[in-house]
Amino acid sequence: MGHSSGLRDGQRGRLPARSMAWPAFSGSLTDVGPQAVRQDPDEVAPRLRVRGFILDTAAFRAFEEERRQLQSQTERLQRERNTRSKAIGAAKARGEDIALLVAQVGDLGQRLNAAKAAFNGLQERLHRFLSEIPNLPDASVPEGATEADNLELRSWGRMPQIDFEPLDHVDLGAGGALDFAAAVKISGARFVVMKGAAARLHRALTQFMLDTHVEEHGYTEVYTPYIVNSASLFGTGQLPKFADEQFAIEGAGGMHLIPTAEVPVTNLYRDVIIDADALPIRHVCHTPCFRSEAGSYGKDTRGMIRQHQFEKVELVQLVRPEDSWQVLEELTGHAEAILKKLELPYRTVALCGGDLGFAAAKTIDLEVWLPGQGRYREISSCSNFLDFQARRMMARYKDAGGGASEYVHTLNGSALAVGRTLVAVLENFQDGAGGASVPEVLRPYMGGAARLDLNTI
RNA sequence: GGAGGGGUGGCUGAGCGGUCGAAAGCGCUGGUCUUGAAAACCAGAGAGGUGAAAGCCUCCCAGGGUUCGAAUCCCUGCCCCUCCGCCA
Repeated sequence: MGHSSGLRDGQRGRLPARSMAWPAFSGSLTDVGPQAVRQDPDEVAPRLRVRGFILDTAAFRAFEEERRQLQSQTERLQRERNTRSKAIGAAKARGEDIALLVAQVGDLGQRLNAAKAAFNGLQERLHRFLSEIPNLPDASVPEGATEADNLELRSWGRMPQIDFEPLDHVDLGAGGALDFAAAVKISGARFVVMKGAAARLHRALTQFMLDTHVEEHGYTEVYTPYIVNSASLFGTGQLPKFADEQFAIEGAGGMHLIPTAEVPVTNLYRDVIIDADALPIRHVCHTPCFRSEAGSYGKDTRGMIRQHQFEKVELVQLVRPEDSWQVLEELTGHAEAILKKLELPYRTVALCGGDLGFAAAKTIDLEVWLPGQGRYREISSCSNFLDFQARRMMARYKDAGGGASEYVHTLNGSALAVGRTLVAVLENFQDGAGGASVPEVLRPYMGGAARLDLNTI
C-alpha cells in the first residue's frame, strides 16, 4: 500500500499531456488498472488480450530502461547544481569571494537542461503509451471479438402481439413527426427533427426517467455544462485515444461537446478527496450527447438509432471499492426498471472482451425489442470502471478517522437513451392506424393522452 | 469587450533571489489530565518519483525565460475577485 508510480506530480489531471499526472498505483495486482503494467507486464498482457488489446511488453521494457537511465542522469546533475549553489550561497553569507566557485560551475546548466529535455521527452512518450492502455477486463467477461460473442444473461417481457406488418419508426414518423429531411437541410446526416406528438413524447420520456430515478432510486439530479475541457475527457478515458470520436470546438483550447453526461458528472469529483460518509454518491443527469460517429460510416444510417446528437438520462455512482460489483447489479436494475414500467421487452447481455469500452472492467447492456426491425437493439450500457477512472482523475475518499485516502470506484449507465426509447415505444405500441398507444406511466406526462397521432402535426 | 487586483500545504495566511518544502493560526493525529468529553498543556504530521536500503530528486496554478541559485525577477497561458460596458 502507498506504493506509487506517478510519472509527474503536482499536476494532476491537466492537459496537455506533458502536464498530466499519471495516477498512482496503490493496490494489489488484482483488479487494478493498467498501472499494474509497471509492476508486472507479463501478468497483465494476457488479461488485456481478452479484449483484443495487444500490450507491447518489449516496448514497455525499452521505455523503462531508458527512463531509468535518463532519470538517474538528470537527478545526478540536479544534485550537483543544488550542492554547488548552496556552497556559493554559504560562501557569500560568510563574506567570501565567490567568483572562483561560480567559475567552477562551468556548463553544468547546459548539461542539466539537455538531460531534462531528454527525460521529459521520454516521460511524455511513456505517459502516452500508458494512458492508451485500456482497463483490465474482469475475470467474468466472456471472451470474444464482436457483438456476436456477447452473452445473453436474461430477458424480460412479452413481445407485442401485432397482427399486421409492423412498421419501423422511420415509416411511423413519415407523416412529419420524425423529419429526417428537415434535419439534413439544417444540419446534415445523422440528425433528426421531431415534431408534435413525437417531440412531446421525447420530452415526456425524459421527465419520466428523471422523476423515477430521483423519487424511487435515490439519485440526486444534477445539471452540468455540455462543453468540457480536455482534462475531463482524459479523466473518464475518452482522451487521448478517442479524440476522433469527439466534437472539438475550434479555437477553444481543447473544449469539446460532451459525448455523454458521464464526463461532466464523474469529473465533478476529479481531484477531490470525498468524505467516506458521503459514499455512495448517486447522480442522475439528463444531457444531450454529441458523437462524431467516426468509423461508423454505413452503419445504422436509417432512422434515429445512431445520431450525432441524442439525449440520454445517465446514472453515475461513486462507491467504496468493496461495493462496486453489487452496485453494478443495482444500477443495471435501475435502468431495467424504466423498461419494465414502459412495458418494453428487453434482454440483458454481458459484453464480451472485444466489445468492451476502453475504461470499463465489465459492461452489461440492455437491449430493447424493436418490432419494426425484428431485433434487439442496445438502449442502455451499464459499466463498472473499478478504479480506472478514479486513478485518471484522482478521485479518492477518506474515512473520518484519518488514514490514507483510497481511490473510489466509479460506475455509470444509461437509463435510458431517450431517442432509442422513443423508437422502442413507437414501434412496440404502434396501432396500425398511423399512431401508437401511450404506455400508462407516460400518460401523466402527455396531458393524459392515451394515444399518439403521428400523422397530425 | 475595457480597467484594476490576485493564485502559497485540508483551510486562513506570512514569506529581503541563497539551509524555504515554506512562519503563524485554525483544523487533524497521538499523549497528559478527566468517570467520559470539552478546555488546557505536550508531541506529531505535506504530496509524489526513484532505489533493496541509506539516500537522492521533483512539487509554492501551468509552461517558458533570467541566474551559480527562483515561492520570490521577466514573458505567455489558465483560473479567481472587483469595477465599467453588453447581454438570456
